[in-house]
Amino acid sequence: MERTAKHFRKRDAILSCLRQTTEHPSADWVYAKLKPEIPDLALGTVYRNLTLFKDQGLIASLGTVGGVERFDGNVTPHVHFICTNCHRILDLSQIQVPEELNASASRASGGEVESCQLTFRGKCGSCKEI
Amino acid sequence: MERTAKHFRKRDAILSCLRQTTEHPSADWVYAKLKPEIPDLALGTVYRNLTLFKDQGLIASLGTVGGVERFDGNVTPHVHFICTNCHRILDLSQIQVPEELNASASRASGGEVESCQLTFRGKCGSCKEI
DNA sequence: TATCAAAATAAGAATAATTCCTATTGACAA
DNA sequence: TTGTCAATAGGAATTATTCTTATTTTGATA
Repeated sequence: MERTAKHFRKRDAILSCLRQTTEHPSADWVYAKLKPEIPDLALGTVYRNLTLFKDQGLIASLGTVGGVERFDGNVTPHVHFICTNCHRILDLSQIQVPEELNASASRASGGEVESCQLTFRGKCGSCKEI
Repeated sequence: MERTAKHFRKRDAILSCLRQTTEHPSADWVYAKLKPEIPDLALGTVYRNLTLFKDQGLIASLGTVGGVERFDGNVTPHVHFICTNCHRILDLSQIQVPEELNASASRASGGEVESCQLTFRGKCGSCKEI
């Protein structure tokens, strides 16, 4: 079947939403964001499509933060900072994970490394002052 | 109040359980493990104490894997490998995260880095053959 | 045009992990 | 013994997520 704007309107909206923000959103955040412009959007649709995109490698999961799964529309490998207080997630694009670590990890684990995630946690700029 | 063996029997058992295994268990795993020797142990007690230990820094959370939170009784910083297939978690104690990254992360984030987590994902030795 | 099949979806039920609430128990001190 | 306070059991409640079913949308075809 041909991809038609209207037919895939919701699916595309969900993907665009993720790609346009730097918020590292949850399913619920995406739902709340899109609901005003797409009033008949269902939360289940957001979940279903996020899972779909994840399986296709179009988006990445950052794991759950404060009990809620967070996603990233930016699939190029990069480092994150997660605020343990307000749960904000920042990209630390300046920091690189040394490339050779992947090979060491494969060797050390006896398995096959497919991805690598470096995450710092602490209080963000706003929260550390409180 | 003084720590009494019997009074804190369950609490201590939960902590020991975590410290004695390299399984990086879930709350449910700990519960199932201890239930035979402590028949009147409740799952809620396991959750409550794990949260308590986590807040005290006695154990660490590795985040959720396959929808379930996993814990680590070894709080010395080390690297993990998580099998995306069987959800096994391995320690890669050989690999070190360069110490100076913490400072860079503080600088880059504008916040206060408290911990750092490096995780590799892929198929473990057993699962990659299937 | 009328009909068809397949993909996408809505709505809400179901599930599963986790937290919360209340009554009970164990330990110690007065 | 009694008071009280921490620790706990048990189960209810909550919450995020997944599943099910019926409906809608679409393009294709008769």
